[in-house]
Order: sequence, then structure tokens, then C-alpha cells
Amino acid sequence: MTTTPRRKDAARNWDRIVAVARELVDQGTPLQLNDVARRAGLGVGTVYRHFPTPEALLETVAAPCLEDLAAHGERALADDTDPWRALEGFLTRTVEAQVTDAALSPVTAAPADALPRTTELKASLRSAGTVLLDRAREAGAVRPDVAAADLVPLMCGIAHAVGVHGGAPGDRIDTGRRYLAALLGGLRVPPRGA
Amino acid sequence: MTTTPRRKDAARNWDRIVAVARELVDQGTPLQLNDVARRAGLGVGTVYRHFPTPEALLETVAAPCLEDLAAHGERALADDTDPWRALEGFLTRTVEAQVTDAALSPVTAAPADALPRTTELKASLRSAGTVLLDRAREAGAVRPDVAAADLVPLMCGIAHAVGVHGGAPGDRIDTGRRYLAALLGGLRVPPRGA
Amino acid sequence: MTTTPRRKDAARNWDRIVAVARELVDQGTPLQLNDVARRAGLGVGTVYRHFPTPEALLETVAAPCLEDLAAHGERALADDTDPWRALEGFLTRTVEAQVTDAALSPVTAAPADALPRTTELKASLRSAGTVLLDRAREAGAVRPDVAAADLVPLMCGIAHAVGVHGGAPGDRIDTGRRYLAALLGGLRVPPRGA
Amino acid sequence: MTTTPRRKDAARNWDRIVAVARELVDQGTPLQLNDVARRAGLGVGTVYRHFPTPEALLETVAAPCLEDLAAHGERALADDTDPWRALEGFLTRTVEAQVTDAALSPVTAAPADALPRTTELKASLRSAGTVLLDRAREAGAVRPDVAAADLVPLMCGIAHAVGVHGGAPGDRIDTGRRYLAALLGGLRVPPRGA
DNA sequence: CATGAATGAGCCTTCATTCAT
DNA sequence: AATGAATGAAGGCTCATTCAT
Repeated sequence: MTTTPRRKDAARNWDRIVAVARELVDQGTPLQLNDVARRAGLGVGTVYRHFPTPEALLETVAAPCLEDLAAHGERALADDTDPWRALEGFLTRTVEAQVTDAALSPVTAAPADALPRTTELKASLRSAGTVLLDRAREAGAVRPDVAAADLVPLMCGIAHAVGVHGGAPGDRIDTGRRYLAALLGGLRVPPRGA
Repeated sequence: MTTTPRRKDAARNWDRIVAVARELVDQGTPLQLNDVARRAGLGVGTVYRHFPTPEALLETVAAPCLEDLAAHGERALADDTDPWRALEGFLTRTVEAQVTDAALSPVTAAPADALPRTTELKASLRSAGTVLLDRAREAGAVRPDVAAADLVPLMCGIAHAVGVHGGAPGDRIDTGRRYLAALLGGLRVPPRGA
Repeated sequence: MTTTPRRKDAARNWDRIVAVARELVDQGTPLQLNDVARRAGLGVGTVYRHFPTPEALLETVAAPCLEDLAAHGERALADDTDPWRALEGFLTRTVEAQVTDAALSPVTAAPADALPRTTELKASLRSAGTVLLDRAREAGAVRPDVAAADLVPLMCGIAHAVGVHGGAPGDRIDTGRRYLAALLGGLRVPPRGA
Repeated sequence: MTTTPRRKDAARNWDRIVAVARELVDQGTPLQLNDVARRAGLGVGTVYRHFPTPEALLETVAAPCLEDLAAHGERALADDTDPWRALEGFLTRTVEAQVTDAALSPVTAAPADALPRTTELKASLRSAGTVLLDRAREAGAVRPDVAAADLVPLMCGIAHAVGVHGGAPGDRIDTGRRYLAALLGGLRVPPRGA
């Protein structure tokens, strides 16, 4: 029914699928493989061949952003000067990404991954966060009762809070930064000069 | 098929429906009116008569908890001694409730309500939070950049974070308290000897 | 899309579904619930409500015939005069039924049943066969190396053989009788007075 | 993508396909050409080139066994000493094969063949059976009401009966022999002291 | 010859909602 | 007021087959 496809267009189809999925994600539309196929002008089977599950497609959509984040994490690890600043920078980037890219939150919060690469990236991020947190804690810059296992939940929580807050897409980053600042700096002003 | 129904039966049915829904919510099962009807041993129509949408039912399930919270808010407003303490107590209760009762988060985060009573309760909570926050801000106990409109999102964010963290149901309250403490007290230890 | 349905027509719908299924079975068309719905002019959901699986529908189609067979089995058990004749009559009826009604073979051969009634009927038939075979064996009318557990497989085998033989539907009963006769009487003529 | 393919590779691929198909048949997995291709590490097109339909592949898998059977048939025809014994031996072999090799039954029972060789082999078997049956009948060793056209159906029936009986694969041959014996010798003990 | 991407019909199943009784 | 049968859109997934490379 569609125009005759060519073998070499496999990559092109892949791209089209991912592009369509990206649009849907940005619109907040849930990813449905049949739907994606229709919008991409491809057969269902083609989409299923490339992405056996919606999760796999979503992770593919999220991947570039996760790669960036992971790369930043690596760089942050290399910076030994100010542990607190390194941690803060990493978390800021993370929140900005989560708040900007709707593909990220579900992937980050998911207990299981569809693609091995996703697992690697998430592990890399967790590991970077852990090290940065440890360094900051050792430097006495961080409360001792925050564990590495809390970082991902807290970032997801902020992203969720931004979503609940609503408002224009352009304000989301600001809101996220404010919430992160609240978390980082503390809601309460230190009682006295203490 | 049955003998002529009575008013009393209507109330009984209402109770049964809500009880079944409560169980389902606690199990994490999504509320499906058909499903509820079957489990309650009632016709679908009966359930639809009492609760035109799943949201209405969910809000009904959540209502008692919201009432409690609202009542606490009223009491907190009456306490003029320590603005910070009042705010803290209110938010703590809120987080505990959200984290304990799975019916709460979706209702709190929803932009629209199915039942008028829900709208009233949510307004009451927002209002209490606003006043408590204002008082604390005026007392210099709170950062000036946190607005009243942020309270609900932040509480939802914490609840979400607790969900992402996972773990045993029994640990959820503790985790929630920790996250709230982080938010309230600040993640970072004040730089100076403070 | 179809004409407005009435509650009291539930039974009528049931009948229509079974009637359509009966036709399909007779044509040798595999039972597909969607297909049945379309042909019966009913919504898919209606068919699924009445018959959750194709097997349930097939067993319903087969039921009357199984009931007849079971009733005959009961009667055959009551006849104490000639054990061999009783067994022969029972098996003849069975083969005739299997060969005549395409719904029977799959139900008989299935290791698991969809409907409790089917299980009861199959148990009743097996039990009748067992008793009749035992009596015949005790009377010395039957080879000792044929077990009760062989009756069902052998009847299914004959039905299958008739199907492989093919030919006009009208000849199927005759062919079945011949095959049963071969099985019962022995393919080989006793060599001599032996 | 690969280097220029060679004739030798074609034969190798053919072998791989058949080997994979044999495994699948033995496992009771339905033959799907796509599936076969994947398991054989070949492209679908390659499999389709060699075997245009699943039936063609199945017949190829069944062929060796059919060849053996046909060869045995030829030998049985050469043996003029005991017509009954020759027939019995031939049928026994046939049943053993059918019961042992899952590829056989569908091929034998199919009304049409995909490969000419299959048609030849089946004709050869039918012909051998016919002659052996005729000889036995002429020798007065066989009931007159069993026709040559009944042999194939009856063998298929026995194979089917063995399948319905179920049980361990190791018992299938025994069961098959018992059923054939029942068919050959007669279920009923001759009434008279005979 | 081999490859394997693409196709899309076709089947299965669920569920929110209506409405005659 | 209660019932629950009926609906049918909607979504999910598989698989035989073709054909451009």
C-alpha cells in the first residue's frame, strides 16, 4: 500500500520510527507500536522488528540524552577540586534533562530495562552519582543520612514535582532548578548565625 | 431477579463498592468499574450509578484520609506558637499520608476532580499550606523562593520518590520522612561552622 | 450497528452462537470467536462473554452428542445379558457419533476440558467403557491385552482413519463400522479350527 | 554482504535446513519457515528457495523414512512363502515408523503432496500394500471386507490412537504394536472353543 | 545464490459504557 | 434502584510471503 521499500532504507526506517516516537513522547502521547507504524507510514511488522516492545523504543528515544548525562558524569568524576560543586553540577544536569525530556523519567524510574545499553547507561549514572556523593560526604559537605540509593528516586521525585506543578514548558527548567535548589540548600533557613 | 430493593440496600452497596475499591487500591490494582462490580457481587450498572467514573470512586476512597489531613490543617492553623513547627508538622502528616495510602497521590496530583467534596478538601489543604508557609516565611524561617504553589508538587514529588525507591511497604514512611527531612533541612550542611 | 438487543434475548444469542458454531464445525472451519461473532451478527464481546475460549464453544457444540452417548452407556450397563454385545453396541455408537459429528473427536482427544460438564461426560463414558470391557473380559469374550485406557484412543483412531479415508459424508458411517468391525472381529481370519 | 557463494554452500545450507527441521519435528514444534531460517542461521529467502512451502520441507524430512519403508515393501513383495506374514511384517514396520517419526503421519495422511518424490514413494507403499493384501486375501488369511484403500487410513488411525493414548515416547512403539495386534488379530476371541 | 527488511492481513483479547428489563 | 447482557472500538501480536540488494 505504501511506496516500495528498499533494503538500504532499513536505517532510514529506523530513523523515521525513532523520530515519530520522539514526537509522540514530546506530546505526551503514550507510545503504541501500531500507532507509531501508522504515523511513520510503515507496516506494523517493521516497527516490531526494530523495536519488539514500546519500552525498547522509548529507551532508544531516551538514549542520546542518557549518553550525554553519562558523559557529563564521567567529566564530573574527573574534577577533583570541589566535591560539592561536582555533585551539584551533576544533579543539576540530571534534573534539567529529566524535566526537559519526557522520555527520561519513565526510563529512569523503570525497575527493568529493555535494552542492554540502557542498563549500562543507568549503571554508569548511578555509579557516577555514588562516587560524587561519597566524595561530598567525605568532604563534610553533605548530610550523612542521604544514601546513594536515594539519588535516583530524589531526581525522579523532582521531575515528577515539576510535572505536577505544570505550567509552560519553558518554565519547567526553572521550576526544576528551584526544586533542586530547595532540596540541596534546604528549605529552612538556618535558625541563627549558628 | 431479586426482591424489591430498599434504600438501606443502596447504602450497603455503596459501602461494599468502596470497600472493594479500597482493597484494590491497596493492592495496586487499577480501579476498573466492571472489575469492582464483579468483586462486590453487584451489577455493573449499580456501580456506575454510585460512581460514574473510576475517578469518582477513587476520590471517594481517598476522601477519609483527605478529611483527616484537612482537619489536621485546621488545627495547625490554630497553633500560633511556632510557625516553622506548624508547617513542618503539616507537611510531615501530608507525606506520611501520601506514602501510606495509594489512593492519595493520584487524587492530589490530578488537575481536575470528579467530586465537589474533593475540590473542597484540596482547596482547604492548599489554603492551610499557604497560610502556614506564609507565616513561616514572615517569621524568617523559610527561604523566600518557595511559593505556596510549590507545596503540593513537592509533596507529590516526595511520594513519587518513595515509590521509585521501592522497598518494603513498612519502610515507606521512614523513607518519606527522610526525603522530607532532606527537603526541609537541606541536603547541604551549612558551609560555615554554623 | 446491529439491531438493538434485549436482555431476554441472551438465550437467543447463546443459541445463535452455538448454531453458527455448529455450522462451522460441520464445514470443517476452525472455530474462531471473532469469526463466529461476525457470522452471528453479534459483538465480539458477546461471544466472549458466553464462551471465553473456542474450546468452551466447541465443547458446548459437542455436548448434546456426548450426552446421548453417555445415556446410551448407562443403558448398556443395565443390560447384563450379553457382555460382548453390550460392549460392541457401545463402541459402535461411539464410532458412529465420532464419525458423524466433527465436534466430537477434538473434544474426546483433548487432554484438558474447558467445561466441567464435558469432564463429567467424558468420565461417564470412560467409566461405562471400562465396566463393559471388564465384563466382556471376565466373560472371556475379549483379549486380555486390551486395557480400558485403550478404548478412547482406539475410537479416536478409527475416527481419524475414517477422516483419512475421505469420501462422501454419507459413507463415513459405513467406513467407521467397517473399521470397527475389523478391530473387533480381527483382521485375520482364524487360521483353522485352531 | 558475504563473499560470492558457492554450490557447495547450497548443499550445506540444504543440509542445515533439513537438520533444523528434523529437530523441530521431533520436538513437536510446527514447522515455520521463518523460524527454521533463524535457527539455521540463514536468511528466510534461502529457506524459501530450497523449500517453497513448509510441506515441501516436511516431506523432505520424512523422505528417508519413507524410502526405508518403500524398500522394505519391495523386499516383502519378493517373499512368496507366507502371504500373511509378509503383510503383517509390512504393516508392523509401517506402524513403527509412523509412531516413531512425527514427520510421517502428516505426510502420509495428506491428500496432496508437495514433492514428486513423495508421491512416488507413497504410490510405491500403496502398491506394495495392495499386492500384499491381495495375496493374503487370496490365501484366505484375511477378511474379504478390507480393501487396499483402507490400509493407509488404518495405519494412520493407529498412529493417531497412539498419540491420543499419550505416555512416554519410549512406550509409543509398544502401544503401536499392541494396537496393530488388536487390529490384526481381532479384539474378540473367537466365540467357539475354535 | 543468499539475504533479511518490509509488509499487512488476520487473529486474539480487553474494557468502558449503555440500556432494556 | 439494580441488573448484567451487549457492544465494538481499540490495541496487541504473529507469520507467510515478497523482493530489492
